[in-house]
Amino acid sequence: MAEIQSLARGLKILNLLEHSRDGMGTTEVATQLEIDKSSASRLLHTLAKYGFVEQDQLTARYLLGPQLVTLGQHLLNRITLRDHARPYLHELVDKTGECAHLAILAQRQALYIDQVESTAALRVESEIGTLSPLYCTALGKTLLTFGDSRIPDELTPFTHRTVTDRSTLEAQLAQTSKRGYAIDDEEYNYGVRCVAAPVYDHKSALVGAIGVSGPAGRMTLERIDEFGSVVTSIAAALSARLGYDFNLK
Amino acid sequence: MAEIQSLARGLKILNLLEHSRDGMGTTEVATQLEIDKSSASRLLHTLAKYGFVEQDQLTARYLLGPQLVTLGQHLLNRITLRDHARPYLHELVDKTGECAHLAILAQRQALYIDQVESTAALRVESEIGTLSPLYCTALGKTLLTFGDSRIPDELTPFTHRTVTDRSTLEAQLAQTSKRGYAIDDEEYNYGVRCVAAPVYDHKSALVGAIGVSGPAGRMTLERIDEFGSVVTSIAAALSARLGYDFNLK
DNA sequence: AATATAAGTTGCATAATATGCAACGTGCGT
DNA sequence: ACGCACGTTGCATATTATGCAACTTATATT
Repeated sequence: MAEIQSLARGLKILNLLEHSRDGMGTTEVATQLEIDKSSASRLLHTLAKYGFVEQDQLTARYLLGPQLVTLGQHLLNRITLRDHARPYLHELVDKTGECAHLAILAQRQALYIDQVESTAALRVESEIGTLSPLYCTALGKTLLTFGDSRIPDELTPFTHRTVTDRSTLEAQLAQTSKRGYAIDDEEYNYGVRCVAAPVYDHKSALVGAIGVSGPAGRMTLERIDEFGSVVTSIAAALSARLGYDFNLK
Repeated sequence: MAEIQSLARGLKILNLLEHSRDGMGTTEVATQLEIDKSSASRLLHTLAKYGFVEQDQLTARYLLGPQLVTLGQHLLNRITLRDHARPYLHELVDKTGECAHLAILAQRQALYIDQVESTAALRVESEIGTLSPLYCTALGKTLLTFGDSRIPDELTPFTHRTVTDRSTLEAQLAQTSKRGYAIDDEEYNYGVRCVAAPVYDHKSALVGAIGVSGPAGRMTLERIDEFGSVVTSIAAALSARLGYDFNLK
């Protein structure tokens, strides 16, 4: 179906603003989207009118607006999986000493919806709200193996360890399926290894994945396997905890 | 400036979906916005294409999408005030035993950007991301008195205690200004009283407000005044803490 | 201070685009 | 099996968004 141009342009502006450090001006937006200044101006005004974009009082540059916080938070509150998973994430941190994450499938990507940080000095920064690829992260591979199962067409490399060969990846997923947990061996970020396992509801339908990640220095290959069983058992416990009236949405 | 219709319609759909419990169908959206089914269908498809809306696999109804979490969270992370304020919110909870909140001005409303819950049994639920009116909440009155200062045209009552008379409100704000903290005496929610005080940056410009709220049963009028000085002093401590290179955005 | 330069907004004619209508397809409930 | 409601698609129309150009405002340069 053909997309509605002006709406699409408005949404593209929001995505643009996400990646700008201190907001953008009308002309800048117009250049990036390859549209006229006047169009950009009018789109921005409409976005501002509804609170999706806000103009900095001083610089007059446009920033993301409060309405996005409102809607985003609202959506997060709906996802009750988060509440259920919280104590299990803490348990993961306690047992491994590394950061624990919770992700769900969204847009054929892994959406990080919660995180519990380790107290260790070296740790990953806040990832909540981030979308990550399915084929090169532990949480993603978990969702791919036990959920979506459709391998993306493009396997873009992020590090030299990223698996870009389809059959190699398929073999990895088969192994993941057999073993019950997925591994990311510096395939997405240099120096970061991750382990993740699937979370199911009462109907054995996949609802998400939990896992831990940490610096390769601490996450040695022996410890990874050890962590694998920890993550798997905690994921199983969480799955069991998810009552029969649990609903993801 | 005239708003761009199709973009505005798309944004209105997002706002609609926020208030629906289990998503909405194409026809329902069309009815609410008083547009044709076909238009609604096409708008929804465009929103879905960019991840702002998601279709439930089972019911085929549209829900808010992950992109909103991404953008909303991204924006929250930018607001460094939150990080600075956290410990002070905890201190507030410790000293009062009630829930503590942090809000900033956005769209001429109070945007709740953080919260620390009390351990008491009775407590308000998560408000983060919520927009509240300025004229009938303690945080709002604080922002109104020390920040925006423009009283809204419409003073809609929420309870029988809501101040709907302009001059009465002006008198309250004058009192707030003199005393240094604002009070909400069941003016927004029945049975809930709040106290709040302003937070400034190094240039003495208002950046936000912090406060506590609790059930009227515990928040007696004597305690309110006692809490007033607690909140004011903690707000002052936070203001002092905000380094000179602090920036809200 | 005066001018030059860039950014942003508005008017307007054009054409592209979104719109509503109607018809079609699909799934659900009776 | 039938009817009904919901969702999607084709199409003609005209509304709506668009780009251009002119104008205004703010900023930097000499």
